[in-house]
This record gives sequence, C-alpha cells and structure tokens, in this order.
Amino acid sequence: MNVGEVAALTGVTVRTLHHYDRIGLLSPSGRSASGYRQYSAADLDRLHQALVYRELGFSLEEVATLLDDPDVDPVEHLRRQHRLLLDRVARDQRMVAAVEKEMEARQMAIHLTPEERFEVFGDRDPAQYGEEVEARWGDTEAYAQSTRRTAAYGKDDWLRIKAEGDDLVRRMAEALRSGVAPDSADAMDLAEEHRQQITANFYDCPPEIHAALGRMYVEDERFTATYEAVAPGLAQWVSTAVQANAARSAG
Amino acid sequence: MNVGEVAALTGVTVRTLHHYDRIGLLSPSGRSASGYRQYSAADLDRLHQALVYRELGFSLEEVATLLDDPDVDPVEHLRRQHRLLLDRVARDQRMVAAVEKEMEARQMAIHLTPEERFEVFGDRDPAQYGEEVEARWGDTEAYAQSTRRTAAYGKDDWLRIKAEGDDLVRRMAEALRSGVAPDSADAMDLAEEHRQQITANFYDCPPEIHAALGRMYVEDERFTATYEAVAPGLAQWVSTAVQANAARSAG
DNA sequence: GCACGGCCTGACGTCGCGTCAGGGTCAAGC
DNA sequence: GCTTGACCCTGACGCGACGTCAGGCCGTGC
Repeated sequence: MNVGEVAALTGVTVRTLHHYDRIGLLSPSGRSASGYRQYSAADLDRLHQALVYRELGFSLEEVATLLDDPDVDPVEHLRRQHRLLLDRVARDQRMVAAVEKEMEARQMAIHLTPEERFEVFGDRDPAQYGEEVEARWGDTEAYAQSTRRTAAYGKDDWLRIKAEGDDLVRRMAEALRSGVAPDSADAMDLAEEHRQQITANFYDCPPEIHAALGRMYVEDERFTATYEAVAPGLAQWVSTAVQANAARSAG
Repeated sequence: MNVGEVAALTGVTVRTLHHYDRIGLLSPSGRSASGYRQYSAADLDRLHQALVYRELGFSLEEVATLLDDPDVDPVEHLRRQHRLLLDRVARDQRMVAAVEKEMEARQMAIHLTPEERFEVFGDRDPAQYGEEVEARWGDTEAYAQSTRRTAAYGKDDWLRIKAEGDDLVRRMAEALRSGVAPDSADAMDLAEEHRQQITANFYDCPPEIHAALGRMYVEDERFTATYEAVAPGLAQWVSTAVQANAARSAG
C-alpha cells in the first residue's frame, strides 16, 4: 500500500506519514522502484499501535521507544493500552463528577458570587436564566426555595445583599489577619452571621447544611479560589469557623 | 492573587498565564502598581472553564470564542462540558472495546500472520509468549486448542503453514483480479480451502465460526489491512466468499 | 501522447507553550 | 537602611507535531 491508501484507511494525513518516516517512528518496509513508500500489513499494525499511544498522550519519541522495545511483544502493548485507556476513562469520570459538583455548587452558593448573578442585569433576562438552570438542576429543595425568593429581588436588593456579603467577608479576612483563631467564639459569631445571611436572603440554612457548605470551601477548588482571592488562608479559616459554629449550635 | 499563587493553585505554569494574557484568553482583571498581574476570583473561574475546554481538545482560540460568547451563561458552559466529557468517555470506551476485540482477534487468527508467530523463534521463547496471552485471554476453546496444537510445531511446520497460507492468499488475489465473483463456486471453493487450512493447522473451524471470522475481515481494521495490503478490495472479497461458502455448507 | 491525479523532497508557517536572558520588586533578616 | 533571595516583568528564541505550499517526477486513462 502507498501513502494515499494508508491515509484513507487509517485517517491520518499523508504529511503525517512523511513525518513519521522522517523521525523514524514508522518507516515503510519498502519502496517502489520510483521511490513510492510501500507499507506492509506489519507497518499498518505498527501504525495502529502508534496512533493509540499518541491518542493516549505520549510524545512521538516516547511512542517510538515503546514500540521499539524488544522486550515487549504485541500483546503486551495491547494490555498496556487497555490499562491506560481505563485509567483515562476513570479520570474523565472524575472530571464529569467535578463538573456536576460545580453545577450543584452554583445553586447551593449563589450568595457567594452575587457579582455573577448581578451581571445578569446587564444584558440578560434573569427569568430565562433561572428557567435554564431549573430545567436541569432545579431538583433540590434549597435551590427551588432560593429561586422563588430571589425571583422577587430587584436591583436594590441585590446591591444590598452584595454589600452585606462583602462586608462580612471583609470582617472575616480582618479577623484572620489579626490572628483570631477560627474556632474562637468571635470566629463562630462571624460564621453564624454568615449562616443567617443565607437563611435571610436565599434558603433555610440550618447548621448541618451550613457545615456541609463549610467543607466545600476547602474541598471544592472553585470556592477555595473565591476566598483565597480575598486573603490567603481565608478559605480554610472560614471553613473551620463554620464547622465549629455548627458544632456549637448542635452541642 | 498574583501569577505564582494562581499557578500553585491551578497547576498551570506561570508561562502559561503569561501566554493566555498575551493571546487574550485570560487577561487578569487588574495590575498592581509595579505591574504584577492580579487575578480575581472571576478570573480564576474563567481559567477553570478554559482549562476544561482545553482538556477537551479545543484550540485556545476556540476556547476564547466559546468563553467570550455573550449568549452563553456559566451554567451553559458547564452543561456543554458535561456533555463533551460524557462523549469522550463513550469514545474511550469504544476504544477499550476495540483493543479487547483486537486481543481476541490475535488469538482467533494467529494463522493470518504466521510471520509474527515465526519471528518469535528468532529471539524469543514461544512458550513464554503463549503463557502471557493465555493468562489474560486463554479462555476460549478455540484458542486453547490452537495453543495445544501449535505448541508441538517446529520451524519446518511453521514454514509449511506459512507457505500454504501465502499460496492460498495469492490465488485469492488472482481470482479477485480476474474478476471472479466472490459468491461464485470458484470463490467458495477457495474459501472452503481456507477453512480446511485453519481446521488442519489450528483449531476446529466449522462453517459458522468461519463465517464469523469472515465478517471480521471487513469489520476489524486490522484484518482489513492485512488483506488490503495484498490487493485492494481483497478483504471484502474474501469476507463475502467465506460467508457465501458457509451459507452453501448450511443449505 | 498528454492530461491529471498521486507521489516525492525540501522548506517555511503555526500552535502552545518551555526556557533562558536581562532587569525591576518585595519581604525578611542583619 | 541595606542586602539577599524569591518572585515578577518583558522580550526572544526553541521545540514538537504537524499544515501548507513549491517544484518536480510517476502512472494511467482517453
């Protein structure tokens, strides 16, 4: 088979075959009298293996080393590829889970980023926005409640809520900077204030829910970033304070 | 947050942040008096989204266009990413299936590539090779039988088997070139000869099994390549002939 | 016999950064 | 207050894995 046929069969371009030849990854086992590259079935087999490894993220040099290893037979390659593919599936599934978590996060913690909610008033219809989310993710009580309440909010309400939130975050950052321990009474008071803001503005947020939210601040990168952007260490501090406060309420 | 902190938090390099700034994918929302880039929480959010899209294979320019689309809200991005990730998982699972299929193919059709089996005698121990395959894939009767029989073969046997196989393939290619229809009696005779070679040298291959093997010649890229390398169109021709012959035997 | 598609070999362009070079910045310790 | 070392800046060049011509040879159908 010549380059064009191989290209048609495998989906790679002719240029790619030239490239692989030049770098020694896949040199056709023969040439015609006029210099045309002639690929044998074994060449195609090697190409196939190479493409799988490439797809798996190896550099072409690494692929060449892998395929040229005389201690590894074809079946061993297949087994390795099998393993690597399963690894990747697992990784992707973790990413799927992360995206789902972030979608949930957006509903559980709308109050954390009022800016974004606020931007909605610029050039978008908030009702439509709510509808979209609801269609897919509006299946928790907290979110439903939050949607119902915030539906009535006007620009002034949002401004007030944002101001309240920003002020609280500022005071928390201040406490952190002055060395207030996150499990001290002062810190717990700030956490309690946080909980009441949520309950007042978004949805009923009993201490248990609040504690779960607190854990998200350190477990979910997105929340961590939100607080760390204000002050380094703040995410952990708030998380600890919120959970300490929940424990105090329970005890 | 400045570049170093963002880099530490997200895992990208400082250089990457510089790059994204320059190409306009992610320009920090502020600069310090001394020119240090200052990233806000919103910037981090955008970075996160960008990284997911990048991971999904979009070019940075495409990512920028996606994220700059004013008609798409954050949740829409998450939903799209969710969908694309699931697509990729599905694709990878198909690849896993393909690799598994090829592993099976190797055992069902050892006779197709006697060269490979043959090469084993150069610098490798065939017994060990067999063991490895068996450990993972030796769970079908055909393979077990094939292994038992071929274990006793010596170099001369392999040479004879290869010669017989090559001769048959050559005659099939000749028939194809002379315009012999794959469902003609002549073609079916060649197919029958193929079936008897397998039965004689490897494992019992009744017409039904042979028909299944025939389908693989067009369905499995690897087999297709093996025959197409001899003559274009041969894979399809052999596949049809084998299945026609199986139908004849059954009828 | 010639036209047209396919093949060849350079050689330069592109994308997504890595990797210095040369120089300003900032917090800590002396 | 001054130095030291870690961190930041802006070029600028390099690299991997090809894409994309340019200029020329090959092969075959009318």
